[in-house]
Amino acid sequence: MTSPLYAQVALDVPLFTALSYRVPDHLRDDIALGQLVQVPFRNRSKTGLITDLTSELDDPALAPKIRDLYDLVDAEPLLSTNDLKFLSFVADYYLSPIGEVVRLAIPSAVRVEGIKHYRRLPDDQRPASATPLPLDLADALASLSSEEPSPVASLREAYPDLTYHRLSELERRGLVEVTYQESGSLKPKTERYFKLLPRPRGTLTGRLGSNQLKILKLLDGMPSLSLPEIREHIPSPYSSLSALEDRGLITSWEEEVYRDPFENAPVEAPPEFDLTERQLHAVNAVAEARNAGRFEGFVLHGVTGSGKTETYVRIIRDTLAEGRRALVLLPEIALTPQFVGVFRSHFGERIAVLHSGLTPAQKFDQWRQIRRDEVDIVIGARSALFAPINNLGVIVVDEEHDSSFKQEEGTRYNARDMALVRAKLASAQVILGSATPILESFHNAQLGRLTYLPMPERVAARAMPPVDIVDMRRGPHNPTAGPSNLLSARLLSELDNTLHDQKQAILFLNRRGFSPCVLCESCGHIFECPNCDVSLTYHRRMEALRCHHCDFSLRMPESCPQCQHTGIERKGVGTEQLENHLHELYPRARVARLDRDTGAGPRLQQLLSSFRRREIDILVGTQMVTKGHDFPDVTLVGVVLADMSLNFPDFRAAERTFQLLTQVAGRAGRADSPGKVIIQTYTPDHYSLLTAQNHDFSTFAQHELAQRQAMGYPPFGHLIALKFEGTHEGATVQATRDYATAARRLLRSDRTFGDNIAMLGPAMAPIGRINNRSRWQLLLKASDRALLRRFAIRTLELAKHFEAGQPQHRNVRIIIDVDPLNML
DNA sequence: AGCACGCCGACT
DNA sequence: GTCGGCGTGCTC
Repeated sequence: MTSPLYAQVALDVPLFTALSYRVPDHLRDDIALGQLVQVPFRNRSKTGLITDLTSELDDPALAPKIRDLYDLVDAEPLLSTNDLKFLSFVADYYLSPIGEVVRLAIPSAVRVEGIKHYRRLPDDQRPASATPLPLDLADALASLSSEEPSPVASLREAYPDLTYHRLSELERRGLVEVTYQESGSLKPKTERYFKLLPRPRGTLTGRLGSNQLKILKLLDGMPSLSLPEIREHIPSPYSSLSALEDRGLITSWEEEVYRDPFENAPVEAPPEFDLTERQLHAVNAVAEARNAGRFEGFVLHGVTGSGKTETYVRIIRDTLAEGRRALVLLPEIALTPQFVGVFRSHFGERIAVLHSGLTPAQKFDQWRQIRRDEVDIVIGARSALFAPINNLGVIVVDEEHDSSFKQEEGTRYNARDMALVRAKLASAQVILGSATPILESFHNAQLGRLTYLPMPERVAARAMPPVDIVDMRRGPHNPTAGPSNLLSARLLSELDNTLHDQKQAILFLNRRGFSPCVLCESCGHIFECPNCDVSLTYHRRMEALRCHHCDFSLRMPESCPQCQHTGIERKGVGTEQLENHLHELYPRARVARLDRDTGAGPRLQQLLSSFRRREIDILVGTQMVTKGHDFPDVTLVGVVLADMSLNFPDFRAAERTFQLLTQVAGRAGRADSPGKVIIQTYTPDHYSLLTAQNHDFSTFAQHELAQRQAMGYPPFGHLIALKFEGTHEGATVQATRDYATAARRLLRSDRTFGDNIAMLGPAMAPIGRINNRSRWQLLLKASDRALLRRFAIRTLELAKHFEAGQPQHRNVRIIIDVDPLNML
């Protein structure tokens, strides 16, 4: 009699703990940490991840509840122990249920949900029972087929009085056989392959049909061909194929094929390049850490055009040469076929790609290739951080400042931060690349926690573009300035020159739509979203008013709903209006717009490549234009209104503005033509503008860091935002207040907390209501991360207590946002 | 998250 | 009298 073995299984349910299951004897030898298993859960089966194996239960009282786990999903573990540690770290760090984190590591296509089925065992297979079965259960049992398993739910329909728990009595007594029938999960795709069998030459051929001969010819000299490949030549080869197989001339088999997201993307020859001094220095610094087998984080601070991608390529090549694998994380928008193409040209087939544009089947197949070690490089958006990569040697986080690395729902992780954690556990290196490193990176580099690798020059000695700041406070500069004094004389004359020289221009305006605000000129009524506390934006193309925070949209009204007056005024300018205005100013120029309304996916790619092919002269757009790739013929970049991001109610406003301006300015003059940047602003003296003008990151960083230090904001202090959301304003406010009261009491009673933690709020969120949910928040701030975390946990426990007895807190959700990025 | 159990209003 | 509303609590 061996001692029992228990598995801790993390399931895709919002539970903070993993659940215990008994490991059946026949699985004992095969089971391992990090393995995917199928387990019974309520009246279904679920896929979970083994986080621990123990011979004892931590709570013996649970023993009667414990069920046997059902089966292994795969012989091989999904995750290494390091990666398991990584997942629990993420769950701990973000105060998030382990199941929710595990879900990030197991794509939905791999999770299998099974519905429980019963089949009545024939009399001779049933154990003799001591006690007679209750009548209703006996009835239910009799209704079951002994041939076909039936879903338990159908039993419950037929016998409504039998609860699930009572029905399981049939299992306990061994009267039924239990199976779980999977529903609608993705399956690997297989294809039939054919090849020639060796045979004596010249025999039998005379009696073959013409299709059969064609097939033999096709297969001749080929290792094998798939059915679709044969069908390209012979539309209907089925009977011929089976005839050939019957005669023993060919053979066939089923083989798994991957649904390839690169389909039709040509692989070009790798561009040859020699590394600059700076690039080589970076490559060598990383090599040193790799050779020593130690974790190290690097800040690759390279101005736009300094050749960061080539540096990544070289570092990854060296890493692969050591037999280790690479992960490249990119902002979602940067995952273009072009970027992936660069990697494909250098590294060939052994690359997997993970991003939101893939179909579930493609994701599933990419994921399978990764976990079977069939690829060496994974390129993906933030969720690729959790890809099951074995023997990970390096993680590249490109454009590390990009806010899309932060997930804003569920487990609110930041892939940039967690890349450092995963790499540390794997003794791998991390490259944080950006032209505008975040201040956390820069500060940590100064402290020596990260290694700073500056690349301040563009390759081929190209100059950084000169930046002009135009003070818009001085009124209209010329009569064609357009609506709201939109374009200055300076910017217009540069546009003229650019068009005259047959070069391209990018105009950046961080606001989409035609007009962000619409009001009645008679009574002043402002059109607001009925579901959110924001004004509606007028979109001319759709002749509609739309909310940018929910999906509300309204046909543009003829008259004011309040006073019936027909004069409706549109205030402010968005990209749509700017595009319009440019069409009027330059009727012969080709003007296009790039923002979220332009569309995503293929349409976006189309627009970008048509701009690259110079089929567009002026590209108007929001943030999205700051992230594209090289556009060699762009010589002018205009920032139409630099103040927009500056006026955000957020301590990171200056940093964001600096990043935005630097990034968009970097679009100018990337090839041989020199570029020029014009920034229009109403705050021309702001340090984030002046430093961006001089491409002077370090002055900006020093200035900004001093301010952060004075306020105790990151990177000097750490934040946890507690966001309260509820359908009733009153209940939401009350919940926030009561929480704050409890937290204050704890701060007063425990000096360790009180002396080191600051609480800001309660305050209404900058957008007080979205989708009819009121939003309030509290901000916890401390320089000691661990202390802050402990405090948050303690107060959340308090919150649970007061919530239990307080009906006024109903329907209020508390969202914990560790290291919040977005305060809206 | 689901999903079952439980305790109060409009119907055969 | 019951069907069903969703409020509450549990999942090994």
